[in-house]
Amino acid sequence: MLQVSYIRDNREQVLERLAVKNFKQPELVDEVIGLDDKRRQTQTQLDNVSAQSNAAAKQIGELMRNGKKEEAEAIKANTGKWKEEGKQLSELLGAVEQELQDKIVLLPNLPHASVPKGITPEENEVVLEHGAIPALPTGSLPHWELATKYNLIDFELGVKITGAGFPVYKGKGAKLQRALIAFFLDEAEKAGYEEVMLPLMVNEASGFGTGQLPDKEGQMYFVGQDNLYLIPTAEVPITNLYRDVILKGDELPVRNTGYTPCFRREAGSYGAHVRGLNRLHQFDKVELVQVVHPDTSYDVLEQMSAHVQGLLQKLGLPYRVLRLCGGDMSFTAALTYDMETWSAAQGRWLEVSSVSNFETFQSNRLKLRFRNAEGKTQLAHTLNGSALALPRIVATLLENNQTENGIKIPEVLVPYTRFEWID
RNA sequence: GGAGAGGUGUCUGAGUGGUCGAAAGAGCACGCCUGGAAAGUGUGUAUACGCCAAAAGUGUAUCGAGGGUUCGAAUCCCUCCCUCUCCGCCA
Repeated sequence: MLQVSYIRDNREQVLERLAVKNFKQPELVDEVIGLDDKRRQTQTQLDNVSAQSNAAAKQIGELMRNGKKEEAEAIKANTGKWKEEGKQLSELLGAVEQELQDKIVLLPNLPHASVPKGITPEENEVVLEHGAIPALPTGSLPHWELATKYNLIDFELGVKITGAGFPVYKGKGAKLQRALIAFFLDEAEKAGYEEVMLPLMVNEASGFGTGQLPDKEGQMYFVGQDNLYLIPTAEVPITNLYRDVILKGDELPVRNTGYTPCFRREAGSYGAHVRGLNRLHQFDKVELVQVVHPDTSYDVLEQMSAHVQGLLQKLGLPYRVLRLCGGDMSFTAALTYDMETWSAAQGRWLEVSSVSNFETFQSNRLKLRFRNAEGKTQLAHTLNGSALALPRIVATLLENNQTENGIKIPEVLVPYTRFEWID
């Protein structure tokens, strides 16, 4: 959520930045400013009325204590008017605040100056490519066929017990999942992140805090009986650990990592591009979250990007890094790097990580602040990134490393899998 | 799920209708004291929004959340959330 005071003071710039994100309702900016004017005006009026009646109440109290009942009664006669006025003003204020809130949450975050203008994924900027694209021998298979051939994943069993998009991992397939999770968590710990293990369901306030609600309501599974949402990413519970928190200056930066399953309804996704592990309703992911001083957030973003790239390099996967264009970026991000690995058998890039700086967009909703050098409270910057999402990593590992003798496990994973080949 | 108790500031904890943003203590910050430290001592120590060009200042709101009663609510009433104890159930 953008800060009203910022919008008020930087109207032109806000409109300019929103245009980069291809935002379709620029008129909301002026509506927000108008509502804020009205809000402030109404609050001033209400405060004045309250001050009057507070003073009168105090006076009545004193008179009563001194036994001057008649004089107290005389003042009481005036209070009805203020009460009525106050009631009306506070109802008006409530309505204006609600309307302001309803509009301001529709404004996406402002993109960073380096974000390219653009609408479609084709307009994303390729920052770098790393690693040679492997040439597979003829007869090589896509991962869903390899998964069946080596008895690693059973998609039909998942359909039977739950539904499409809920695969069952078996044998070395299951062990590979566990190995990747442990490897990613260990790497994060080495990089200074503290591990957390989290609830997989969150309440409405948490969904709002990180920006999933109200605009992406339909993408989360909802447990209506208890009003809880299944998390679409560990970002939600981790970042919400710091909701309504004022950190001491020396507590920054906060670095957390967590493994969780992620649940996504993915309504409206069908067809060949969601085949196999490409798009699932439940998948595993290790997430990184940082809460940092605003001055350092873009340096930290580069560090997180480097960390993710390091993982891909250790796994020996060819990848590229994209700087997302305005139109392809999420609602909440100011700058996002996507990491994609090359899926050799499918012949296309698969997104395996997304690293973003949200600046104060989340912290404003979360009321996540720190005490700055002047001793005043200030909104912190939040960042997060996947490091990494498992299914597409598994897909490319299986496809890219297939040989006539089986699938070779990357060396860094062998201590975790305790087998070198899937055969 | 049933019965009971309770939710006050960073913490402990007072406060059952008015002078309460809230006693007292601890903690923390700064100062004095000291060769240095401890002890002692003094001062300060919530957040948000508004008014003001800004600072100073000042107004309003906040004692789990929301509503109600009242001239006036931390205090009374209602609803919800949470914690604890006992019972039930249970990995």
